[in-house]
Amino acid sequence: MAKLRGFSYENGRNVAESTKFDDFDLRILRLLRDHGRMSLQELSERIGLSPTPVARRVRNLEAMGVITGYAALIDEAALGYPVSVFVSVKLDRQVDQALAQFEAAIQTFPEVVDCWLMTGNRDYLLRVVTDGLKGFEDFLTSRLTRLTCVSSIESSIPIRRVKSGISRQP
Amino acid sequence: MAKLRGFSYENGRNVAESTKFDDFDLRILRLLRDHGRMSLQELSERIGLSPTPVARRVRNLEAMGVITGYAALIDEAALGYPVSVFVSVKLDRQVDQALAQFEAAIQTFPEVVDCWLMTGNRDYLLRVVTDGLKGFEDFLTSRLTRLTCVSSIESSIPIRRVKSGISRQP
DNA sequence: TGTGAAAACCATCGCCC
DNA sequence: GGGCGATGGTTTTCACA
Repeated sequence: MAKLRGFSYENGRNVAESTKFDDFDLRILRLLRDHGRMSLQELSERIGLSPTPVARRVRNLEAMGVITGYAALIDEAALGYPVSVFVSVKLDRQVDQALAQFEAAIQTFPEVVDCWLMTGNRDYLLRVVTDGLKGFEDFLTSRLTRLTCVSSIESSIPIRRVKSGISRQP
Repeated sequence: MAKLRGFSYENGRNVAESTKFDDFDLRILRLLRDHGRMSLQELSERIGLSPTPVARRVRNLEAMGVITGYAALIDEAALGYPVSVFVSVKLDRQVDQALAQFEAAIQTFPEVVDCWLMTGNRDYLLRVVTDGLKGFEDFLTSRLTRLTCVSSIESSIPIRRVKSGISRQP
């Protein structure tokens, strides 16, 4: 059984959840995942534990990096950004500096909400959020295509979000 | 200037943010977006307003549906789910019931964290989170391919998440 | 690890500007 | 709309089992 970064693997599966987290932890995570502002007292009532151990467990989960933060969920459409576009970006075949340059630029673009480096040849998948197709066009012309490392761009427009999760349910 | 659902449009842009939300609202949203558990008192200190109007504004933003909820951000890898896969699913050319059936099934699959209906022919984009490639294979064989409405599947494996946003910054 | 109580902190309300 | 103060609920931090 190989050990890696404190997690144990078995049959290619990460079994951290069975060794590291008990039922109370999982129930805390499930509740906080859906109700991030739930008080420790309400948590303790729902899982049948007194507030003190609940507070300890939450602090531990935060310290272990399982809970990385808390966020208010914001309706982008209600805010004035109703259009999401998925953009596939392929970079020029250059040195790895192109990746660093591209990624640094992405971090500064408020329109880019999510970005993944994909397997394949310097392929990125982006979710770009704007106030309309005109705004998206502006993003393409004034932001993305100005990056010299960008070789090709392909856009896919979604109709509707069917399921919107923050993370997999614990 | 056309009116639609309480928002005003100008030059194809939604200008709700300039008419509906002032600077205080935006600063509240920015803070809560990054620190979902921040107390109203701390919010009020940071934006230079007393706690009462801050509480009112937050309640209004919630009632208007701009803030749709709060969530703890959970590190999927630390929890035991280190593998994300993007899956493109094409449905059989059938009646619209196929879409409803597919979407209902998706909601029940814990592995599917995110799902979008794309423009094109019954195309869905999914992000599937599992404990490894074996777990992903299990998801394909025991979940996705068992849905009779699924016509074709294409998987893309990301290497790394470059930017992970919950929503566009207000 | 879990419990209970005390002190510090916070949210909320009525009222006034 | 914003600000002030009082009230009741929440969190934290103890000592202790």
